[in-house]
Amino acid sequence: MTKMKNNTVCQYKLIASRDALAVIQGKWRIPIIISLTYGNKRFGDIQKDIQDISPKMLSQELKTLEEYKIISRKLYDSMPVMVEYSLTPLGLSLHKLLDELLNWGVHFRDEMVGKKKGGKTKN
Amino acid sequence: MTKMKNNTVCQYKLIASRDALAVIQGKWRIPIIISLTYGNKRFGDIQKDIQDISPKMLSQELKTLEEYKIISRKLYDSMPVMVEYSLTPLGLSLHKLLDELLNWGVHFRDEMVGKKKGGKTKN
DNA sequence: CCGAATCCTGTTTGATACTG
DNA sequence: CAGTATCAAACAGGATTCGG
Repeated sequence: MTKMKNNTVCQYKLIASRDALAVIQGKWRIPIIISLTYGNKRFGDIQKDIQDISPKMLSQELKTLEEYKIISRKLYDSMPVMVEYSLTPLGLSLHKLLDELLNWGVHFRDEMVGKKKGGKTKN
Repeated sequence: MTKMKNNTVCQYKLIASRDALAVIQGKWRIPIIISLTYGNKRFGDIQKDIQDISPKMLSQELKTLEEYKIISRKLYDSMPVMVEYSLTPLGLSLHKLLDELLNWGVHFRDEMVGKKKGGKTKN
């Protein structure tokens, strides 16, 4: 990549970022993945972590993440039924990215508190 | 943080991730920031990098990113008018996060090409 | 307990044309 | 060149109800 022109590199990166964004985009996917980094969990457990998610969204996003091979779903045929979700190796490979995201989130908040003015509060 | 319980840490991380996501969420913000890492650019230059963005979305997202202090806007009062966008220090501080995002995007694509099956193509 | 199915709403995004 | 304005489409998200 060292010999490529800036514009070519930029295009390459734009594509890579889109691939990544397609997977983790949305309000709930990152939170769900974070919740699952603390061990395998059941539907209700995740709901407890992310209190403002509706069952519909949780169900829907779990399904999508499963299609992307980020998480896996294990059904125990007990009574009542029990389902356990966990991160796949691909899901685990997000860990460094998540770390940076969290670091930056904290950094951003510090900056905003320091300056206090302007910026979007967005709820 | 070493002494905190898993659940507390999880909640803490969920909040940090939301702070970060509020800023970089959306289809266009990351691409715009990536485009600007290759030097200060004008409106039309960014449009050339991101070919499928509409002027409306570009304008709107630039405005939002400016409010978040991620980028800054400089108006040169020439004829015709010229505007230059650049990353602020806060915007530059996203660089490690972006790197990880790109790395993961490439990794993800490799995985998907290897397996080939399932997964969402999404378009 | 763990969801699926349905219906409904508001926000996001987009296409296109237009302006200083 | 650097955007606005307008209108339409798409999608995310919520409320509620139902089933194994």
